[in-house]
This record gives sequence, C-alpha cells and structure tokens, in this order.
Amino acid sequence: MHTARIALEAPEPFSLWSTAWISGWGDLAPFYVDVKGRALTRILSLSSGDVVRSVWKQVDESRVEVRVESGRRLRSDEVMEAKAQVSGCLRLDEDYADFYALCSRSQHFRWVRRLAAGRLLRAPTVFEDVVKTICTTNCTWAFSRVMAASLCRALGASFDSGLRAFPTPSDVARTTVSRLSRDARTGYRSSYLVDLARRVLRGELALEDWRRSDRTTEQLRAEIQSVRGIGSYGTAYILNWVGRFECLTIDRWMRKKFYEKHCGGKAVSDDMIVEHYEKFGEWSGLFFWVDMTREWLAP
DNA sequence: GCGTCCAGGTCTACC
DNA sequence: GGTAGACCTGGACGC
Repeated sequence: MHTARIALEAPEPFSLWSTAWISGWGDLAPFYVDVKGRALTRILSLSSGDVVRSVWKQVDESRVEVRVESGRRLRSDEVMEAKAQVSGCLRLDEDYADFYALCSRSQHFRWVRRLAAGRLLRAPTVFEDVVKTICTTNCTWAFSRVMAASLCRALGASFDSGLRAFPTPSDVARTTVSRLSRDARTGYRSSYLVDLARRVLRGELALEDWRRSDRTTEQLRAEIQSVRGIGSYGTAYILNWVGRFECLTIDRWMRKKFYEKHCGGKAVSDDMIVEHYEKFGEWSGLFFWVDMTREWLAP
C-alpha cells in the first residue's frame, strides 16, 4: 500500500469535527467517522477510475492533514485531485465571514464561532449529494445509512477489504430499477435514482455546475425540483449543499426540534419557523441548521 | 415472536 | 390549488 500525505490550510475558525458531525453526511458511507480518534475516513474515486482511501485529521487550528492510501504510487496530479475533492467536501473555499460576524452579534449564537460550527460536510460530487438527499426522505436515519452503505456495496468501485466508493452516474445508469431495489434496498426511490443518473449522462442535468452557478436561487430551485424524488424539502437541502442558505430545511425532525426549543413543545406553522430566522437574510437556513443541531456538538 | 406504527417526503390522481 | 393515498423498509414499541 502506498501513502501520500496532503496538508490543507483551513480558514479561521474551522473544526473538522463540527463540519463532519453537524451535517450528518459524515455518518453515511463512504464516509466513516472515527469518534474516538476524531478522524474522518472517506473512499474517493479519482477520474482515472482508481479508488483510494483517505483519512482526514485536524492537526491544529488551521491545518487538516489527509493521508491518502492507494494500491499504487499516485501521480502528483492525482494527489492534487484528491486534495481538491477533500477541500470541496469541507467547503474550504467558501467565505463564511459574514455568517460568523452575524453570529458574534447575537447572544444566542455566540457559541457558533467558538465551536467553529457552520460549515456542512458535503460529498465530492453534487450527484452524490442529490442521491443521498433522496435516500433521506420518508425513512428513519438508520435506514438512510443502510441505503447509502448498500448503494456503495452494490454498485461502487472496490478499494480494499470490502470498502467501496460511492457509485458514479454511469454505475447507476447501467443498472436496473429492480436490481437497485433488490441490492441497494432503495425501494420506490430506485426509479428516481436511475432516472437521475441517465439524465446526467445524457447531458440534460449539469448537476456539478450547481455549486458554481451564477444563476439566481429561484432559477436553481426550479432546476433542482425537476429531479424526480426531490420535493420542497429536498430542494432546500440541496440548495444548502450548493452554498445557498436562504432557505430552511424543515423536515419532521427539525420541526419537532424547533417546537421543543422555541415553542415549549407546541406546534407552529412552517411560516412561523421561517419568520423566526428571517432576520439572518441569506444565512437564515444556516442559522436554522446550527440552532437545531447545537446539542450534536456537546462534548 | 408478531403486528403495528412511524420516520429527516414525494408523487400521482382526483376533486 | 388543495388533499388523500400509496410508496420501501428498518426499528421501536406494545402485547
């Protein structure tokens, strides 16, 4: 096994732990959280088709070290590709200065900067983010984990010792709805996933452009909603994932949490929830997120 | 052990 | 445009 080491400079404030934990994505294969060692493992697919294992660890306030393991010695451009993927997952290129400035001005949100919460771990590709979003709807989190792991096991390229990468659009497009249902346990979602992958391959959906699109959020929202299996909740989720935080990811769990936290357990309308965070403008969705998941970062 | 219900929604048919 | 019912399935819960 060959190993390459990558050093990533993190912006201030930054916490690998907060980033990995708060989004929930760190809990879904092919991400693996090492709670004890405070490290994150991720199986990465390179454009060459090779699959590598990467282990991410924060070594000090502003530095993340990534160990990349591969079956052969990687070329320097492949190491750079792995580095870019990790950086994209951690959203190191996004500017959160305004968000943290707003947090500092609010008594209720001062803790956010202290714990360096706010960055939400995402997948290396928008395709993976969309597939996983579909797999988090209408089911328990435990089942979402089963689906993510089964998708990798059934369709992902193999690394070693049973570890597999997340399937690419080609992997999913090549399979059948019945095989997905049987092997990936994605049930009625299977036709949505195959449909999505085939649209990507036909060039009808440029998913990967969503992260750097200069279109308005409303234009982007319309395209996201054209994906079968993605409704209003899923759209808000994906908009957050591509860096648009003006919409709130209100699902059953978040709704319940909001009622407990701000309404003494009494139910209120979604409009009331939106109104509660409206003052945070383009960051309202992120304020909602950190507010609801605050306890996840308890020691 | 077994049956029922619910869960980090969405789609479709129908009115 | 609003709403009811169907959709996969794992796990919690009550019996």
